[in-house]
Amino acid sequence: MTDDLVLRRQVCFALYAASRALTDVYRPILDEHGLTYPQYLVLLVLWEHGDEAPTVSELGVRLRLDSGTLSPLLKRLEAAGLLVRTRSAVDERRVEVSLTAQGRALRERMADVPLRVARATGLTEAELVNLRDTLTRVTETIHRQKEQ
Amino acid sequence: MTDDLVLRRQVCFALYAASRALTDVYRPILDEHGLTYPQYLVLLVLWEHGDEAPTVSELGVRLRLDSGTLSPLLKRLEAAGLLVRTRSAVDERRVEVSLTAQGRALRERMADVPLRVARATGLTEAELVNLRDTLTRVTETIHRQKEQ
DNA sequence: GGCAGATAAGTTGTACACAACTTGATTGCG
DNA sequence: CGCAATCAAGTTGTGTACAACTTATCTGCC
Repeated sequence: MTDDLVLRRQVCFALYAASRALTDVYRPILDEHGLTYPQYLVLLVLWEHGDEAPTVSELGVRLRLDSGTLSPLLKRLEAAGLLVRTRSAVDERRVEVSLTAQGRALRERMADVPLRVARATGLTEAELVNLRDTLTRVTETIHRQKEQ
Repeated sequence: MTDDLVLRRQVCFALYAASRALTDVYRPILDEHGLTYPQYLVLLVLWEHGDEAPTVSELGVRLRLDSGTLSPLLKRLEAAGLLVRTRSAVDERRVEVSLTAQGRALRERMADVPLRVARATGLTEAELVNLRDTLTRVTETIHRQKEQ
């Protein structure tokens, strides 16, 4: 029974350690562009959205982050000149987030980031796909159970 | 090429999201004992060590956390009465961390935590073992490359 | 039309992470 | 021996995360 409490047996620790290790790989790469890892994730969503200008909430659903995290983070990205926050004319509670030209241009300059990071994991393409799918399944199972 | 920048394709995001989702599962369970997730990890190491009283650095190696994170965290666990920090008599730079009776007793009361959490992931035993080993491999590959 | 309840974003407070720095102790080398 | 380099822990500053709360707006229902 007590063996279950040994650190290296715990999936949770493996997940926690791997997540931080991978962030360590991103840090110097993103630092070249003055970005943190969550800031990069926000840009990924915006690049994907094209001209749609999602609201803060919509970003939150995609990234599973709340306004308490996103508000200051977006403020910093706005200060860096990468995006603009605009109150919606239709619903003044909403704030729409849109890329600036500078923010859009950054996409091309960071196109090689995923490959550089994937390489640092030391896993094959197939292993990466498998790992990603397992992780996505874990995340979705947890969130499904929480909604019940 | 640009498809690589789509959020759901990225292992990094899957890892980041899964790590936070799993922490969400721990939160209410650990909250019953007044602990946070990193605090629980520290206790796991101490329970494992028995009477050895590791130093702050040794805890850091196991958990891959530095003194900047551990110092305040350990101070909080000491304030909660779960452990004691003592300057080493042999080398006064070192601080040895040892459990109190209360800290040791907590182990029994939290023995069911891993099973409750594992269940929440919705994965089978075999899948969990496989996931853990893949993640451990990722973490180790990254750290090995960093040392070169 | 008017207001109770819901909703969106932001703020506040606590707790990690981590880089960079400080302080005090120890070690090794000339 | 003496002291420069190293090392351990702690501190400071920045940036997430997240709970709890505030403020402003909107929606539905009467």
